[in-house]
Amino acid sequence: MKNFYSQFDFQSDQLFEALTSDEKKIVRDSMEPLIIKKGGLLFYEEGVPTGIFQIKKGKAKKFKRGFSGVEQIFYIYTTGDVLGYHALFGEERYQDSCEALEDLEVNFIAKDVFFQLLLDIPALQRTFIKNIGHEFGVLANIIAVLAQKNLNARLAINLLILKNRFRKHDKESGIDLTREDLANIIGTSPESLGRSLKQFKDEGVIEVDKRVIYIKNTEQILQLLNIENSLNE
Amino acid sequence: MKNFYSQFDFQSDQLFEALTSDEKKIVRDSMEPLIIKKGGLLFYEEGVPTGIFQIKKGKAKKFKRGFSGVEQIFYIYTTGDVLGYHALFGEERYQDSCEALEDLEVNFIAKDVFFQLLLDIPALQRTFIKNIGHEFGVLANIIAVLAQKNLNARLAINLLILKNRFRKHDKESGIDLTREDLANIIGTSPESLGRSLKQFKDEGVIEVDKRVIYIKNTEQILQLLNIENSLNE
DNA sequence: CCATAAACATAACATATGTTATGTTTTTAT
DNA sequence: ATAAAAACATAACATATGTTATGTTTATGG
Repeated sequence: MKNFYSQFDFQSDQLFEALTSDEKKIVRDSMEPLIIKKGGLLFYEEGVPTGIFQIKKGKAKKFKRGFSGVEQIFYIYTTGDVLGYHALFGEERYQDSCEALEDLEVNFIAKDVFFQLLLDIPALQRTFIKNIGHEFGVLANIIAVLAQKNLNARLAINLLILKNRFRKHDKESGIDLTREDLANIIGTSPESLGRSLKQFKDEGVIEVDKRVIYIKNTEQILQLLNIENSLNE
Repeated sequence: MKNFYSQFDFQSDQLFEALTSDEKKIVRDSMEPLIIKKGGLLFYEEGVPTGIFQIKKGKAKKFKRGFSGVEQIFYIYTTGDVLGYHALFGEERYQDSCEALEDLEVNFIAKDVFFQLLLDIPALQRTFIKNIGHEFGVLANIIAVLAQKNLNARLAINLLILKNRFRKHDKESGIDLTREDLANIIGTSPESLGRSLKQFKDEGVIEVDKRVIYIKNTEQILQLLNIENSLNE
């Protein structure tokens, strides 16, 4: 059984990690810092790809509008994550949009510079393509959760995933998302989400301060999900 | 607005279509025919990749088991479709399983032969990687449908998609899947699926013979979905 | 800091979906 | 061709989720 979290994490913060320190320097020198305001777009569906991004600080949501136009969030990126490379490899337009959830510091690598990087560091292309394959599996797992789990279970799973993802950066991290965004991740309305959150609060599984959600009792969530002990990280 | 069907179709039957007739011959000569019995696996999750397949005749389901072990079908392949290449590009294990839904005639291209093909026909690698990008978008669309649509809408959407996909091959084609498989695609129980099918039957939207579902009134389904006229193919 | 807008919490009610149960039809293997 | 197994149809009931509505809290821009 694979690690629980890795089934739901793109792990795109590892893309440059296997490089030698010389190669890492080449990558760093290819980057230009950018600031993107809360609500700003890193890229958008149907737009022409310009390059790739690495988040230095902040969070961003990746989403797509279904054919009826409603926003479906399928990933939250955070510090260290690299994004925007699918469209470059495919030489096509972006398939989805990415929006800053707070003021964002990012490093940008322009398209041409990125392709030069792939030539300079041969291992890199395979690393990226391999990760796209991994991300494919992550989406399949997300599909399974949405299709098979009820609301409380979807919420529980996503709280675990998000806590784990945010934890690396902010120490005593809670989950700080609008109720609407969280509802658009787990596939429900903000009102139904609120009801589930209240149940979790009443059971002592979570605490909420302002809108920030803190998981108090991971064990209890696992029981809710009937996950034995596959959470070892 | 993109074509409705292309949002949900991998279009992996087009991968060799752009080639010259000489190149197509090279591809054909690389293939070896195989018969796979109903219920047999083309490949399975965690298995080591051996090559790629093109379906000559028959249908196959691609699925993944969520962490609680339940089968989630996220694609039905049919005649002409090429599959099994993700894992080869990523040099990793298969992320999902693929099972024959009926006795299957396939053409197999062994791993080494496939890599030689990529060298002999330089355009091919980009075509495949581009398609992986497209498939990524398809999964995102499937996620949006599962997260946002109620059962009747999910059923309606998937009936349209499946009818369109099967139509190309068998002329007066219906949708011939077990109720369990269909339920595992749209994310419900066979019983609830049965109730929705009965509603559709009572409204005259579909007809059912044995287990085969025939769509009688596409217009009516579109109204159900509030899709204007984005179905132009 | 204040006024306004946005986001949030909660409840009551309506509806959709899950679940359990039973009998029938179809497929499969011998 | 037949018996056994699998798949299917359907209904009744339980539960989960969607929806509408109202008041409160929090964030935002001047």
